[in-house]
Amino acid sequence: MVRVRMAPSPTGFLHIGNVRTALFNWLFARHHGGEFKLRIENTDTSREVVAATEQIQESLRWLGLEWDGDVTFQLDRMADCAALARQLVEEGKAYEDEGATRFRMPDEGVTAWDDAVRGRVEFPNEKLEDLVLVRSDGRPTYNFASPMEDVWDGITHVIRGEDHISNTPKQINLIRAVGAEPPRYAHVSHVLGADGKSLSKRHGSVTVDDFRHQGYYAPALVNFLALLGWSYDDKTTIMSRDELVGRFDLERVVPSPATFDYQKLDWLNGVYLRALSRDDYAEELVRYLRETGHDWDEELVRRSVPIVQEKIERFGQYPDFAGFLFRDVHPEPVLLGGREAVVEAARDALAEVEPFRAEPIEAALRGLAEKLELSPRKAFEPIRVAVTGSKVSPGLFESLELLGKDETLRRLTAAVAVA
RNA sequence: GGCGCAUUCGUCUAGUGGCCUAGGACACCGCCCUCUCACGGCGGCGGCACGGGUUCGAAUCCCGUAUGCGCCUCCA
Repeated sequence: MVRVRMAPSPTGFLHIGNVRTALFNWLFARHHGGEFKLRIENTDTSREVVAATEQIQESLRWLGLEWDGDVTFQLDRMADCAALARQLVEEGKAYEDEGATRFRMPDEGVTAWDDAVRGRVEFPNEKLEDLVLVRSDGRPTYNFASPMEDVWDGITHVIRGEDHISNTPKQINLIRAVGAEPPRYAHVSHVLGADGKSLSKRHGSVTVDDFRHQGYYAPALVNFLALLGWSYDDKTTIMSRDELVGRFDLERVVPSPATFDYQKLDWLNGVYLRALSRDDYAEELVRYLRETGHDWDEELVRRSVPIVQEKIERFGQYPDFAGFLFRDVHPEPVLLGGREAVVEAARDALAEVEPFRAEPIEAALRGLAEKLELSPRKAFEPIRVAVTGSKVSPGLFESLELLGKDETLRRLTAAVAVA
């Protein structure tokens, strides 16, 4: 039975690179019908740790990466680690050194393993320094606690970041010293930012929370992340969660680092959003707006779905794109391009439209353009600006219908007055 | 500095010795569609880091160089 774990340190919010590692673990576990455990590598119990721990779980939940069983904490195994350290000292495998306990690494030969992503990796043992197991204050170190917990938890595959490669030979020797069999290791590469540096808090939007607030859709983010360092074949990009689970395997994970490409994520997110049913889209959009503090008329938000779904690729773009439906606009006079006369004529023409629906509105405005001997493009621009405040907006006729006759006429009048 | 890992279009990748005059996707450019934007359609630009081997034949195997990254903490 396959059992893997995600073992983040609760020093901050869940970082997108670690999320990708978590996803690989989760996919691997689900693919093999195994278990995915969540273990917090805490060494203290400060308030920040509690908050980060909560945040990590919330992020995983949002992404749909459910873990199996209870969350475990490294701190809870302090006593076990201490006891094991004493035993290793008694067996002569470790020794006291300035109050700390150190493990004797072998001096000759090599320590090697067959990495599921990189193939055989080996380190000359003479380069391995004796590892501190327990600090002089009694707390176990990460390099002691983590591999021991892997043993105690029956972890079969350790899928983690490549920054742990150098730790691996030490952990393998430790695991063998306690008479256990090392798990299979898979070291996945890092995720880099657009500048080629490892993604971190200093590089903009990198926590799961940030993606959520920018209006990304979790299934799209999962699909995108899965493709960072893994591929199914030479042409498949869009894959559902189930397809990902069915197809994922470590053999196809590449060892080289991947740069996070926001443009591709945006495109993929757009693909997902466009594929949603009207109702599902509305649900997600309403929830997003509520979460980000936009207290807008839900009914109107829902009615706007047909005119925005094809147009934006992130929910985060909605406030800018469709906000004119919910708040007054103040068009820059310069944007009207000196076509106040058109705006005024449009107001008069629209005043006659009844019912105030997209079709008759379109007929009226196209008729107006023809009468003024203007191309639709030229004629509609100042109207669009006057009503939406921008040269870019959802379809004009549908927008006017949603806005309503009174408000439309009011805005057209106001624009003429300002200009 | 030592040890380790990595290196195919700008980006993500396919490729495991002949199928490769290197395929796909995003981005970019052009055209079409069109009320703006977007979607969609069509076309285009663009890459095996470098140098040696091995082989009838190398993006694919070996060695070296360069570059990037990681670790070298009583951090995780």
